[in-house]
Amino acid sequence: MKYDFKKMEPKWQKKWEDAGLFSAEDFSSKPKFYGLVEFPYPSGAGMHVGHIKAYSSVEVISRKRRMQGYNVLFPIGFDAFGLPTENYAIKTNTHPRYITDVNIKKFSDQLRSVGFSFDWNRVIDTSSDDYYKWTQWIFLKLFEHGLVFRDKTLVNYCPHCKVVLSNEDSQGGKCDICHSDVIQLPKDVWYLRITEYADKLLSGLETVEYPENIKQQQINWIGKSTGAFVDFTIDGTDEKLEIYTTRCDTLYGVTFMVMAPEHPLIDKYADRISNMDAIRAYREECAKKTEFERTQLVKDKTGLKIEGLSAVNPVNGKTIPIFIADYVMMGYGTGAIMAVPAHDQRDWEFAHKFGIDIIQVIEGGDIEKEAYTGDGKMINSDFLNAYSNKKDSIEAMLAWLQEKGIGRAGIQFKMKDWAFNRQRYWGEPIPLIHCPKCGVVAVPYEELPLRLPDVKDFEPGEDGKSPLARIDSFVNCTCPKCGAAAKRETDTMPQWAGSSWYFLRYTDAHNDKEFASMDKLKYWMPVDWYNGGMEHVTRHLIYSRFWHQFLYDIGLVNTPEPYAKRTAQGMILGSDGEKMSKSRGNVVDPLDIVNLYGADTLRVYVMFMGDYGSAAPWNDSSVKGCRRFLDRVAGLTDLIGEQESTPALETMLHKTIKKVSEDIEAQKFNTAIAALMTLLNEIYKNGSIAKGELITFLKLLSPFAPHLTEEIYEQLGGEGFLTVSEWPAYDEAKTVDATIEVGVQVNGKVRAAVTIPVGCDKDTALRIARENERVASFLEGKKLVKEIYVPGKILNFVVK
RNA sequence: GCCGGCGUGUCGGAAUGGCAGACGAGGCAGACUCAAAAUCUGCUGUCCGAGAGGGCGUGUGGGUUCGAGUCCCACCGCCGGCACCA
Repeated sequence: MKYDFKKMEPKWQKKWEDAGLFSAEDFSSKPKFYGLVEFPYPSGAGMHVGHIKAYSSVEVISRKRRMQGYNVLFPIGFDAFGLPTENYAIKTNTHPRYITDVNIKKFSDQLRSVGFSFDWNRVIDTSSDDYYKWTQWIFLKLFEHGLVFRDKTLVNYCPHCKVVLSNEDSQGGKCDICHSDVIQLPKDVWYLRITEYADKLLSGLETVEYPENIKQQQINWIGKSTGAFVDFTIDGTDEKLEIYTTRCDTLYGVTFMVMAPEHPLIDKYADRISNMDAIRAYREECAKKTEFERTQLVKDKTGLKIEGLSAVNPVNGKTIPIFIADYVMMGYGTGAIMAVPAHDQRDWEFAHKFGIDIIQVIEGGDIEKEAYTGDGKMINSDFLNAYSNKKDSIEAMLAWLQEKGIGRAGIQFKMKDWAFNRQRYWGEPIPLIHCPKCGVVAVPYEELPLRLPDVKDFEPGEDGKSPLARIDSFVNCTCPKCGAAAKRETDTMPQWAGSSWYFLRYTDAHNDKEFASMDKLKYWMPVDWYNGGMEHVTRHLIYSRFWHQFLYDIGLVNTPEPYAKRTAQGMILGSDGEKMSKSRGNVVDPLDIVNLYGADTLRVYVMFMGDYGSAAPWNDSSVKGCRRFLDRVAGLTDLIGEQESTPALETMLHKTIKKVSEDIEAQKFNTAIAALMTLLNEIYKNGSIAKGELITFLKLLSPFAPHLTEEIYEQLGGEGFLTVSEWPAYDEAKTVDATIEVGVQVNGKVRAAVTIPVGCDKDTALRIARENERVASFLEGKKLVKEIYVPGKILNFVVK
């Protein structure tokens, strides 16, 4: 058969869609399978080969599941709000709505041309008002339950994008969107209290099937630590100076304290402090440093003693000095620490620089040279001297502190609350109202959606306010509570809002009464298999788990976790082994491949190019190799013979069914395709194949190369669609050959291979092996010590 | 510094503790062709050997085992994440 992919690919895409093969059926009695991929951000650049790889895994699994008789939900949508579109709109002076619509159309056409089996009836666009109505609705639920709060603190701010960023959006001190340095600014910010869910986000990980590295990254990001809060006092006052420590066992080794420069107690006792001017100067110096300078460059500790203020150690009543230093962060713990220079390297360095006493309380190491952070017997520590390891000492000290009422067990998280407002136009308006009498008031649910007003000018304001602040008709409103003149919040939600619940909407995409009905959620949730990128592990994947857990707690969804199983694809690199980028000129456009070799070739190649989870460079020659494979598949129609094929081929077919079936489940797509290639080579060697066996082969290949296989199936006069035909079953008995070749080792070295009947006993196998000339020559004149026979694997003679 | 992952031909990569290098690419040789492309056939880890054959080979060094790419210990290198987190 001639392989005319340009004709057959659009033909089948249309036929499948017309026949509704990929439309998921709510409440079907078949078992359900919900496969999910991260919906694309519809950028003007169009689809990237990375999208193809990211979607292909769940695509293949979804197609296999349909053939296995499942009712499959494999949806797609568009994560359409966001800064890049807005920046492009500003640059080109076009409306982001228009650009978004154009890009969504473009993306949809491109996705269709690859033949992905998405259910196009459930497409969602996070920037359409019938979608973001529910994003706002969920936000109001969060507000109603006290998980939204406003605070003036130091926040991450991108001067280039003119926008406040969350911690997740500024990892490594760089803006997630433009990669410029993020600075710290004091600002009023709306936060979502994600830290409230820190423990649930951790414990939930134990119930889901995520790869270990994803779990570890989330655990790291959440950063739980267990320790104790201890009250020191400010000398000469009743003021408590609370600290957080993981090492309360070292309390007798405390020789000074350090507060973060911004600590509020400094201002409270400013009149007692004799060097307040110097402290103010130090604060300003710290504020000027970028996050990078503060954490990376400055290994040399800076700081300043607070003159006129000292602290009292509650365990021994000793008076100790207090310093301020920027190695202590206001945003973690209490913003103040007890310093134990003998057993903490940072404190040790600080003590050395400022000439502070060092008291060793754990035996071991050489504290002249560096802090000793190992375990050992307690010394110089009063009652604690009875203990000789960290765990016991901590326990004993904690009990003592609790009894005296000066300390208590506590936990801390590195994760910060989610800074949730953006000073930009292209996002969901935050449905809150500032009333001069009532304070912050929610927009009533029945007034949703709070529509994004149409404007001409999307430039962010120089005053740090969003463009919405310039629209009086939007800003001015009446308070829903008291009717007084009030003003709307003018910031919008971050990019991540819409994607935090989109997987719920797919279950009931057109519902205008609820974000999704409980019946449909109960039928479809949880997502059975979710594939996406590693870059979202500490962003979208955390955020969406948080929203979902919240919705579960208030009884609006039926599962505690949204995703039963998560996987991640490896990046496709340029052919030079570097990350694809326009500036390097190594970008591959998937549509070029579709036009040149066909969608099936593209699909087979991205799945065959290497281990699915690892990064691999693009290779044009290998793409051609995949095309060659499909050409040879098309050629199989010339090999159809009437007779039954050989037993050897039949065995191989059953082995291949087994291997392809298992490998797809294990995401080993490359070896699944390799097995199909091997079988194909064998069929060509054999010279003919029975029609029924060819159809089995086509079914196995169908999830990878659906167009070509469907076309051949039609030509063979197959009934219905191959795409939804039954997945082949294998007969375990037929996966084993009648005879098998096993290696024969002498002293662990392979010396020969012999053919033995399958399932033969040890004696027979050994006899056949000994009869082999080469084996015999190695055994000759040696004393046999041991004979090992592992059926189907190996024979080993141990001789002396 | 902490956490996770990975080191196998020229390249992408295969190998439930059992014949290392499947499959694909690349390379070399041949067939077809006026020629090229496409296609087809054979060879292709490395060293010694004319050959038969043999030695050595999965980052390094040890160990367990009849047998180790795979398990254990120590080390080296690379990638990713977190990071003055108290």
